[in-house]
Amino acid sequence: MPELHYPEIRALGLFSDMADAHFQSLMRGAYVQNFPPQIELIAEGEPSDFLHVVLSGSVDLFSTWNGRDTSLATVRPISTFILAATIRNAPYLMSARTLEKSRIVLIPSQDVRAIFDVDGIFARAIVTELARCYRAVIKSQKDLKLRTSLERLANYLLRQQKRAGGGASFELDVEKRRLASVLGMTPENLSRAFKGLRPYGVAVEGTRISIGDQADLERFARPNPLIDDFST
Amino acid sequence: MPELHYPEIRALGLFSDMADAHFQSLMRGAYVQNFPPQIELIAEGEPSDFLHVVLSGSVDLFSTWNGRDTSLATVRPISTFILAATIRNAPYLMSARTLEKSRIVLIPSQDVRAIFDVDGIFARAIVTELARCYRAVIKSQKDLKLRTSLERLANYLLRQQKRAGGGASFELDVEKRRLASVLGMTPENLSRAFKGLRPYGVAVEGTRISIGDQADLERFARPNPLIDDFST
DNA sequence: CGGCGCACTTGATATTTGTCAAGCCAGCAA
DNA sequence: TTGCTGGCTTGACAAATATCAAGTGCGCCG
Repeated sequence: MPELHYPEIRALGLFSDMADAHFQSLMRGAYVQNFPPQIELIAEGEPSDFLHVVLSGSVDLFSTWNGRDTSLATVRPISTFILAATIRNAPYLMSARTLEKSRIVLIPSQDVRAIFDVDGIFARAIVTELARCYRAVIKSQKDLKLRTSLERLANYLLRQQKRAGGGASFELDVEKRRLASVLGMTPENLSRAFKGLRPYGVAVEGTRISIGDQADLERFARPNPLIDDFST
Repeated sequence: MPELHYPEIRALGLFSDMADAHFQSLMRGAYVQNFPPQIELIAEGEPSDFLHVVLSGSVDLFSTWNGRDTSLATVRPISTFILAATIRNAPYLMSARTLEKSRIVLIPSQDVRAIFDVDGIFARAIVTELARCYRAVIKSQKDLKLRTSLERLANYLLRQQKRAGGGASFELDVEKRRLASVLGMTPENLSRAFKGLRPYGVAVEGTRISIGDQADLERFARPNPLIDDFST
């Protein structure tokens, strides 16, 4: 892999503190690849041969069963995915596909496990990352089980607004049909849910969302850090 | 804490390989407590002061939002809960209450973090445990998003049957209303779902379930290791 | 410029799920 | 025994959600 990318990978919390020799050794076996949009990177059920790091672009994690499918998460730069499968040397639970042109680092899983076994600092960094991911899924589980689809959408918009800088107007950065899947509903229902939020001051124009009355929307959505704050 | 309990705790994967001095040091600060049924052990949002280990009995992990509540998991001996919150030194995401008379070990979170920082073997054991938990939640997420309530119940019964030894007839070991909550439905709907499985040979008598035609039920449920096998 | 193609929207309808109220039944205490 | 309690079930109804079938609007390409 070109050393050019070392610094940005090294900057990830997962790799930032480990011994340099170990980092170099991981990188030696890794390689970078550019993928066009809509390429399936991994399929659920396959053995976890590589830990993936998204350098640019974005990746959809999804799953399929009995003819249905659902989006579980979106991975954005710079972060890793399928860490848990790599560590447990177990099959992938989710499939992954690029949403746009993406540059992705592939690190052989056996290298990751080997370094994990000898580098306590790396092991601890993995713990921190896994704990973060675990808590994120629990939050998402609570979102799904405790809220109606309208409430999920309202809270999603508030989160996205925050991510986009907090202004009254912002862009959705996912396709609506994917958003519907992430929120656990059909595209048709997402359309209706947007209309359902109109009484709370939400206006939609294509991918642009405007929140007319912040307080009103929040009164309806009741955002909660134990569900919506993905930083803890 | 009475040394009496040391061996059973030590036998947990989480603690089995760590340095003895570190284990002793963890145990010195820990204590065992007996709780009656229906006692709330922790409340979501509280700081994570203790890592909990269930020695006997069982514990319900649940969450509340806006007047609704849902069961997320049941913890059975011998295992730990809220490991992720302890590691991240973050607030609990779930509340916990005893379902029956239970004996529980409380290990101060700061001790766990301190040992975690100096014992690489312990850190690696935590990684393995967290990765397992993480994958379990992902599976549960897929179950919720990809299956109808009838399919969820059918697959739950097949899993429970396996846990109970695999016989055609077995006991439910949770209250039906809790089961309903775990499966993401109302108790009324669970009743109807049981009736809905009658055509596939499922008979219910109180807490006893009989599966008349294994193949028939499996043909309907379509169990999948990437959702239903909690061992990987 | 015209006409696809594709995502999204809309309306009508069916299905699923939740809610409310009542009844059933086993377990238990007086 | 009697009467109560609490969990479970049932039925009638309401609400939420999915499905199916058009329709709309926009970008893209010939």
